[in-house]
Amino acid sequence: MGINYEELDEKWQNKWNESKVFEAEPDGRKQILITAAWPYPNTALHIGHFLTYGTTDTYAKYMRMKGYNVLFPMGFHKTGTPVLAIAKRITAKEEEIIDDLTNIYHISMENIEKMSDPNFVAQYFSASVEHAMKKAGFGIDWRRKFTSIDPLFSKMVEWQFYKLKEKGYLVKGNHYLGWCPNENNAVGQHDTKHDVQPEIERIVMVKFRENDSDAAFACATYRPETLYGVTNLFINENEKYVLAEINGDKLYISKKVSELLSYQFDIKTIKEIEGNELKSKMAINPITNEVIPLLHGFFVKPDFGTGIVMSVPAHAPFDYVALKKLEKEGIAIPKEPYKQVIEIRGESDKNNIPSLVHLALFGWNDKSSSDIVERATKELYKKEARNGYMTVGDYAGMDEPAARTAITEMLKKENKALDLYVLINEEDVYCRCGTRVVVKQVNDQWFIDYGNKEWKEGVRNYLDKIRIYPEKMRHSYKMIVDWLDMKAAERAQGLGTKFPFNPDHIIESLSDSTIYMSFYTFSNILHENNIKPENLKGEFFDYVFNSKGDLEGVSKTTGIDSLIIDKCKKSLDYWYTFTSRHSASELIPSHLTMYIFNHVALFPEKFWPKQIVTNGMVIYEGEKMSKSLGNVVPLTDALKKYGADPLRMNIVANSDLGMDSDFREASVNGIKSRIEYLFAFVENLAATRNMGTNEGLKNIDFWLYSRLSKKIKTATELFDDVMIKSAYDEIFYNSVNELKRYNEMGGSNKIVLEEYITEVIKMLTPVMPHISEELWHMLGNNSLIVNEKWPVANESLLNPQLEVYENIIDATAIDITHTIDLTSKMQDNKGKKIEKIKIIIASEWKLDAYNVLAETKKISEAITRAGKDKEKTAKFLSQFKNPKELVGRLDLNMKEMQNSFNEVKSFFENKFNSEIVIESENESTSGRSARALPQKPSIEIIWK
RNA sequence: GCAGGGAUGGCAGAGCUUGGUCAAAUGCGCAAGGCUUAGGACCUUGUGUCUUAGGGCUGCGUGAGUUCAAAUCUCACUCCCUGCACCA
Repeated sequence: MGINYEELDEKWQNKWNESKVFEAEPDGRKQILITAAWPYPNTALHIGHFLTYGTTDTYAKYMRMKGYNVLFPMGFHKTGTPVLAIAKRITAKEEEIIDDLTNIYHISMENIEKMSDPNFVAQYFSASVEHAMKKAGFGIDWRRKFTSIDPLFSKMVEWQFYKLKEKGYLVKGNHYLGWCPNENNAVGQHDTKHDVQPEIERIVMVKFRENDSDAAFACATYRPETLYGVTNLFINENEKYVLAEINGDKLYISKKVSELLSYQFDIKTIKEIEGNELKSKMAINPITNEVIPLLHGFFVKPDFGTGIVMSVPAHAPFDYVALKKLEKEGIAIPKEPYKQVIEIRGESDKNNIPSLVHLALFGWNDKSSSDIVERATKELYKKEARNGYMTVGDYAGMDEPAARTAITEMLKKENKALDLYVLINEEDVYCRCGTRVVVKQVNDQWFIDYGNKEWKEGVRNYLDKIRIYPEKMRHSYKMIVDWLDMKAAERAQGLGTKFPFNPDHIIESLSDSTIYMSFYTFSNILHENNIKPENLKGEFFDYVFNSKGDLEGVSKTTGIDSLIIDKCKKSLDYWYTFTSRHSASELIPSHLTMYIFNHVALFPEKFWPKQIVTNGMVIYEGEKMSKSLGNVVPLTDALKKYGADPLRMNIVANSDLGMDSDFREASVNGIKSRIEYLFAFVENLAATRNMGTNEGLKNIDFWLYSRLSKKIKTATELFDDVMIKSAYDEIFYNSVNELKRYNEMGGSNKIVLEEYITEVIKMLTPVMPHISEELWHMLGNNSLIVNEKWPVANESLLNPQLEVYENIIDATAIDITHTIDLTSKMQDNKGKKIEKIKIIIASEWKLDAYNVLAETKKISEAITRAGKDKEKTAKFLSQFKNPKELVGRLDLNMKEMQNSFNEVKSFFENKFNSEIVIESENESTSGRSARALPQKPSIEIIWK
């Protein structure tokens, strides 16, 4: 049987649309506002995006059925450079992007050409995303849609920044970033060749005075604590150096560096000097005041740091190797022994310096490549950082990392060192234009100060009150709240809201999206009433968010009708007191934590986040999705190919929160076959529905009821914790299995079946809304199932006792299968057929003794209560060496046990194609009867 | 480097909070049989190892420890993944 999913999807999507079920307005019900991170329209959606949005929608549909008035809105994030970047790359006719758009997303050449206009890019893809979301069956209230560059929304962002400044959370500071000297632009990851992120690190530039002048040699170092062990400086004799004035100091640096550093310091070159000439000079160690020589270091790079390196042969393998090399060339080098200043706990080779010890570790000799030296260096640095402590100087005894910080601070305080920012990427970083990227210092930048102590404290305290799913992520939030610090808030290029205190810049794109969810609660009201941006003055937001001022006054200042303002405020009050925020977990370190911070800063506590749900990412057939692997599947293609519901099931219900969802095409088939089973089942049930039997309920019926109640209970608990996969294992997979088992075991009560399937279909609705609607209507209902109530478990139908018997029957069936298998191989049974199978149920006294044991966990008690059968009871019970292993009460009852087995007798006869005899141990003549255990009947296979 | 998370059977992934019911759920893969015009669809059974009656042995990164008992608790080690700021 084939199901036309595409037709089915469209049919029900139209119905929902017509009846506006997902357009939410405040009413008397309890409410929830569910938002997902808004998509960035620089590309179409692919199945990787589906997990977040699908999970959000599934949860929204669940909450609807639980009786909540659910608002699930959506907007688009257009801020920043990616949209511009697409337009730029299209304008430059970059083949790669044109190929992607054509081959992956099937976009026509005509439309691609239009994409040289960034507005068209954003407009095209937001329409495409919206279309895909509708095809997926998402219950979104599209009336509230807005984008991050809408003028109305910008007014709110402006208000936000005025408030942040008022509170002192907006501060000025210096900022270091990757910079293209050619284009005069900040360079981020997508502005570089090969998309590398320029990595900037702060290191220390230590000044070594020249012994006979007021100039100094600037040495860049990661390890100022080793200053005590410096024996000389290294320069590169083949390079040009300059003497330059930097921050009022006369410093020697390499010529190449002087160019690079001009973006960080004000540099005036005094004179040029050959590296070779520097070798005649002497320098003074700023800590020990020793006078040391300058020598040629083969490894000194003229374009990193300062082009001058301090030499610590005892602790830096490279320095040691360079000195040995010079020595071989007959050049005078500092005398050994080299001073050791750090010791590693647990390593005490007093006879050798650490750099030599570690070089030896990697088999170094004077013909070795620098690769070996590199490895020795890494190993030594790692050990010293972990277990090293200072052995000399004012900081002796201090752990190395602490000493490093302390010495750096001291040097800076005494004007013997300055901070220096360098790019630490292994390979040089180039801008797309081909120019090498440098570090630029930007002065007087605005930052959001997430390091602010009071603010942080407020967030930290509130964090405990937020419901976080999965709960295990709470720890991450805590760490990130503590770690978050100054965040640059303005940016020179890209789309977005103008920065209020520097209109040449825009507000950085993460920072303009921290409170936008609140805007959904009244964006439709603003649109409907044609409110103009100039009317959305700060007073409006002060009033709506913080109840500041009086309605009439605000209406007068803003020129907005007081009824409208009032409506906005009431809508916010209604929706924003219970919110659920959804995104992928990768946004925890950035967006989600900033989202909490900004709410705490700007709103009264009732509007602060109530719960945050994060999911993993989608992987495809076990592999990460990426363009280079060619496994990026556009969402619209997948929806068409598999149908919305099988896809929802296969991605959304394929993983619980906190782990990745592996999309496998093969599992779609399994899902589809179960869906088809349900269709056939419902069809069949509908056809015979009115022929309900009059027979009484059998054990198997009570079993099905018990399973149903338990299923509802478990699924509800799981769903409340957004454990969608686990919930659907129970609702979908297990239900199909139970129906099959019910049928096999001779269950046939139509009324029971109808009740069961109805509740199951309701529970399927959140993840498979289209299929559920169809099945619901096949069952003769006219309402929309998305409007139905989520089932409530009928606890009185829970029957664990009955399930115990059913489990015993199951286990017995398995044992019989095993036993047949084994006995068929026996010599005596070769060529024979099974005549009959005896199932021998243990004697009543065994059941009694076992029950007592299960209840009391005491063998002695069971023996005492056994009365006249003490002796055989003791013997029987002795096999349960550890009564504690028996969990809970079993209350096995002879009659019920026999009834249960009798009910499935004909099923067993069919299954094993043999006569089945059910007897009790007492009446049995079988030699195996004594083996019968209470929870495990004895089995005898009789071959003939 | 800093921070966080993880290591379970051929693979993916439960279980580990509250140690025993765990040879270890579920799904995939694989094997055999069935169904079928056919099937990559579906159904049944099997899938560490030994075993001619439902049993035993080994086993959950490595090493040690706690315990009558450890995948589960403690410690050390090794390896892996993710994020690190202007990038959405």
